[in-house]
Amino acid sequence: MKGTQLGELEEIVLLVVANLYDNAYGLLIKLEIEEKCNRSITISTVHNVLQRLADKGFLDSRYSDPTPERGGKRKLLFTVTKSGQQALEKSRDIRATLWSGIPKVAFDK
Amino acid sequence: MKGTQLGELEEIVLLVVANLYDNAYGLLIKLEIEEKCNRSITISTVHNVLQRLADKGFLDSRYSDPTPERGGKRKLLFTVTKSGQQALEKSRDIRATLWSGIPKVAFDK
DNA sequence: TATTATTTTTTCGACAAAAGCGAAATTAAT
DNA sequence: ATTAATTTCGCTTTTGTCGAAAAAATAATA
Repeated sequence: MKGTQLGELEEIVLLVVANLYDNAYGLLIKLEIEEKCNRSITISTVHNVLQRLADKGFLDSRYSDPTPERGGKRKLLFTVTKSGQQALEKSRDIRATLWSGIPKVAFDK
Repeated sequence: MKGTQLGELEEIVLLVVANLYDNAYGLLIKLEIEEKCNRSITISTVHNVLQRLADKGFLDSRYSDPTPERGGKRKLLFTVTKSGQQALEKSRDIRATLWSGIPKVAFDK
């Protein structure tokens, strides 16, 4: 990919961040992916992708205020940028076009 | 990916093969991708992906009979396997679920 | 009718980018 | 200090990408 294209996992993470809206951070994103996609993934993989998406300008991030819970670093919260939203819509549209062009005979059952 | 997951480009190629139905071979697939996805790609990239999809069991292939045209090797024609069809449907369904879970506030305009 | 060109298509070899993981580092509350 | 929740680092495997070489089929020609 030439650095601007959305990878398969990148797209899923972006979509999940949008789902989580104002509470999208590492662990929650990981759990959401495992539940909705029925697939296991480690927290470091999630962070790795999050970082890449931010570098590409598809995500913004900010630190949350410290929570009243036991311990831990402040959460890094992510939100989808306008550009991220557009990238998402673009791949959705391309796939819709491709699906609609498949002749009935191609897929049996 | 653990060898069973569909990469971003792999998914597109698979979808295009389904579109082309009984005439899916290298060059045509390349042209179709460039047209439908508005993105340039080389023929060797296409062949590489085709090969990998066949290895994963998502595509079957067979040689066409020689055509009455100028020259050239026989075309290697591809078709989507049942397993390929299922992989395609699975990613489509997951994305549909994710899209439907995005709160309106998340995406402005 | 052999032999050589030309054309269309696939295969090879190499490298960059994305996916993925385990472990280390940070930081905030007990 | 200790403990718990998170993120950051370094590294390996899988995907994505390309240019160039190899094949194989027809056309030209001697």
